[in-house]
Amino acid sequence: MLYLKKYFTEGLIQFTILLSLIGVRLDLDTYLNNQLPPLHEIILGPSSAYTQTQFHNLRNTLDGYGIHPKSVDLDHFFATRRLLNQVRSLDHLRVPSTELSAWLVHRDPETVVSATSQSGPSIALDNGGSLEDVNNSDASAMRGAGSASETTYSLSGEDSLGAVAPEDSQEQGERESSDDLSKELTSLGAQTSLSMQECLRLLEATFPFGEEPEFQATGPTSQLRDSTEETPTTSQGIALQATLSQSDTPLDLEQQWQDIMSIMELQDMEVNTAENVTMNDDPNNNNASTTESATIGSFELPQSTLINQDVSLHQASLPSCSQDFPTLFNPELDSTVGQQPTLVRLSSSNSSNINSTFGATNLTGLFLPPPLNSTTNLTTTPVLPDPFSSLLEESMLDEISLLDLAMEEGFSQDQASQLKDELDSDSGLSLDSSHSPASPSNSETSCSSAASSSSTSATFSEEGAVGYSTDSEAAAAEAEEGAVGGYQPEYSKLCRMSYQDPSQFHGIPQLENVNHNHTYNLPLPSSYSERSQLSASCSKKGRDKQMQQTKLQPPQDCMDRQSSRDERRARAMDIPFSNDKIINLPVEEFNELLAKHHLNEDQLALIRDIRRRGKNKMAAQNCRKRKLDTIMKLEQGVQDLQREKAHLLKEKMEYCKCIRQTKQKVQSLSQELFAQLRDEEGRPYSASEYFLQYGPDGVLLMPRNMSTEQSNKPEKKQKDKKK
DNA sequence: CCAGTGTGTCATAAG
DNA sequence: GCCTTATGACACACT
Repeated sequence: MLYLKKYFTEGLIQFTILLSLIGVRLDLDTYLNNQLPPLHEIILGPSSAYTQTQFHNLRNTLDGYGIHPKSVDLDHFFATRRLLNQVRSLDHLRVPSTELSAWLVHRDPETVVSATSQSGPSIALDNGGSLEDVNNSDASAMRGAGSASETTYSLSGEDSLGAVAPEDSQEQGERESSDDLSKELTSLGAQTSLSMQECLRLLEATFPFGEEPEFQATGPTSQLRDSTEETPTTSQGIALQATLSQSDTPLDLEQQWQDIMSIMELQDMEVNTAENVTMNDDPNNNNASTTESATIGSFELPQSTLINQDVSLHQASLPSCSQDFPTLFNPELDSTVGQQPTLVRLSSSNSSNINSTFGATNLTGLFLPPPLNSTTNLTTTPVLPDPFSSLLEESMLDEISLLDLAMEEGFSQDQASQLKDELDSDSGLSLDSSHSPASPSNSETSCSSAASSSSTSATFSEEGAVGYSTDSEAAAAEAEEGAVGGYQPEYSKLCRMSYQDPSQFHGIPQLENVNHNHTYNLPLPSSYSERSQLSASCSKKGRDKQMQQTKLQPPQDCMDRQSSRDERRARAMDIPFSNDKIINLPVEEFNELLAKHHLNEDQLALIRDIRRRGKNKMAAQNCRKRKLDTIMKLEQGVQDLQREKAHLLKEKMEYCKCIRQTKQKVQSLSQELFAQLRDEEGRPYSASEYFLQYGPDGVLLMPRNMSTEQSNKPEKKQKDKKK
């Protein structure tokens, strides 16, 4: 991390100097003399710009601590972890855990206001206000940058994005982060009223030439650096240096831009896992730096800038992009970074495209290059075909798909319903199953109501009272003792009574006072479902109907049929107590009960079987209820994870938007930088003839007619201002 | 008649 | 070793 942070630090220092120099070149005396913001904010910002994920919280709750190996929760745990992993794998999102706080540390609304109100190349990323303000500020910034461009850089499409969840605190935090960044950049640009010489001295003091350890790049980078070191006074370089002292600074600034861009892309890298690295399989993508440079090169100038009316930096940088662009980062970083330009590729040359893409529900257009509908592209594309087009487009697909997914799951207005649909389709489970009328969960609430009836004697109590306390059992047993011989007349009523109706439980003092055993939410009484089934069967077979028609009490055979087999057996064996007692009495009391009565072996065996089966029946009901509960919990977990996934995708979109805005500012500054370059005769360089190349030794003004191979050679026009 | 569901029961393992 | 609980498997009734 120190290694990475060093890159951040160095790059950001360069960024600071870069912006300062731009302020000098543009003579932005009107800039606010804001105090230089602490660099650690910039350093921490990109690396901490992502909202802290809540996965760790999920882990805390799901890591299985305290789950008994036999517990059904263990299944829940594993299933939930699996689902969580699946959800994680659905996206490449890897959200570092500390980013957001750093972004939220400093916010200076005044600075933001000033940044947006100031003209000039202030990198006003403020979107804390209305998005229209953002657009206005963007446009004003562009125009104020000395560019007469009519390109508005309209981001009106962000309205839709911003409107996704305007009340979202997270988004607010991100906006604040943008405010901070805006402030930082504005301050950086504003605090520089230094002269060019001062800036150069500052640069030299900060980065003694050839002493930048972060530039220990391999391959073309080192070659280029070495070559430039060895030939600082090549003919071209001398000529330009002698005449263009001011242009040197911007050239170097562009190299700083490159650093910044790399940092930003590294920020993207944090969002995306290395899985996307495999997308850099394009043959043109020799190394990550090529793609990285392609990002820079993808900046398209506004149609009417001060210097470049026809040529865009996009094409200008192409010759060096494919192979020769040195990288400031190590290959492994670059390999990941290289994919990022697709995510944040700017397309400012056509505001309508941006508008359309943002306004549309399809976000893919956001990162797709605009069609060749701008004159800049039309005039130069044939000359300088973009070698990264295919690469970018290919690598874009992944992000596009992700973004589409984000739109579907994170931004859709029907998100809730959609998530529900997905849940239903994915889980393959139905919550309805748990609401079955016959499910124990429902019956549990009325398990005792079966033993009571509004039309039934209050003293009646049939077996199936589960979990009754010993106190209530006494009364219940008393009633049951009599019920064994006398409950038959009431039985049909009991059978017809809906055991799901808890209201029937009220008003029965004996049953209201019973203490229920709520283990597993109080299973259905043992004979309850049987009774219900038997009642249904009896009714279904027309017996109830017959009884109602005949106004007769239920016949004995129906009653017997309603009774469970064990009940019938108990009656057949003349068992002197109820099955309820047999089943639910504690073992001591049960043994006492058996001791009180002189029972033969058959009776004792039957009683023990009744007890065993009765307990097992309740256990089975509990077990099934737990299964249902587990399924419900899993479904809820899936819903939660889907919500979290949508939230994370939305977060990702927000950060992409922020990065895109920042890159847009970078683009404008690059344009300004190029516009400020003057040759020995004081004329601006034509973008059709020159382009800016970023290298470890600074920004180089390269002639376009130079081949890619030549760009690596030390003979290239060295516009690097001496550090 | 068949499939799905709910329930009871048995066997078994584990506490 | 007994009792209780949990659970898979099976059968049966019912829709």
